Amino acid sequence: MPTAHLKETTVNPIQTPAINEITILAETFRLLGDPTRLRILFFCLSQAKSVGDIARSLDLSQTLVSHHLRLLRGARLMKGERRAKQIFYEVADCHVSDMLIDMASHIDEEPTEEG
Amino acid sequence: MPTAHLKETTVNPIQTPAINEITILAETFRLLGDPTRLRILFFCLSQAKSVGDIARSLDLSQTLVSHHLRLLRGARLMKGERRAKQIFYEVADCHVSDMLIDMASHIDEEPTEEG
DNA sequence: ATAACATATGAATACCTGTTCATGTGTTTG
DNA sequence: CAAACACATGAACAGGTATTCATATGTTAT
Repeated sequence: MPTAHLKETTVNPIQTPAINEITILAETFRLLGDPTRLRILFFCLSQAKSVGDIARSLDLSQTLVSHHLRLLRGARLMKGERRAKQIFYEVADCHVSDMLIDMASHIDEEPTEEG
Repeated sequence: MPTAHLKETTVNPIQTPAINEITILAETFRLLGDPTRLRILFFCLSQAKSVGDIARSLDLSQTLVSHHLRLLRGARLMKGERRAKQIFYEVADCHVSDMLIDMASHIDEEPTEEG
């Protein structure tokens, strides 16, 4: 039996992610690693919010919010939908929202030291 | 019954993290948002590895590995223990390792597009 | 103590990223 | 149509960060 072209990812379930998985993971984490973007994400966690609402509520310039939304959209962490003049953004799916909630609760439990 | 000095965080479980929680979360995510650090973390996920082993196995300079380990240590994402000449590093706790495994499996399920 | 080994640290650099300013695109109302 | 509104985009700049080079610290063996 020819075993020539077996896929490299045979059984190994997780343990050592392939290089492109690492890249995607890192890219996702990197986007989450900015306070402003995190605030936007959490603000739009429970319900969709318009760009203006985000900017006003979080005290950010509309321009800055748009820039960040573009990145978050590009990584499929958020999605937007137009309603008349405004565009309402929300967290893309429960995958993302669950992860955010999980991480937030983890932080609460940690010692929170900084040294 | 005196309700005077109730903690501000009354019932609201997660939803809107405080500003310093956002800061810590962002800092953690930011550290995870680098491919090299992620590779180090996953490499040390199953068992503790020496600095030299990390460097050799991942084809990184010893200096670079040390720099990254310092950051990961500072954020309590990893911990190191000296054994004779070498120092063995591993993921700090199951909190962290669970999160890494969770995220890695999430990535596998996602469409993985980039546009 | 000296040498060899293993890791850490500091300075320098090249690149990247968050923010702002100015302007453009698209949608609704007069 | 034009004007007003809501959001997006591009250039520019300051600050941050990953990497490298040179060197220091600490540990074991001779």
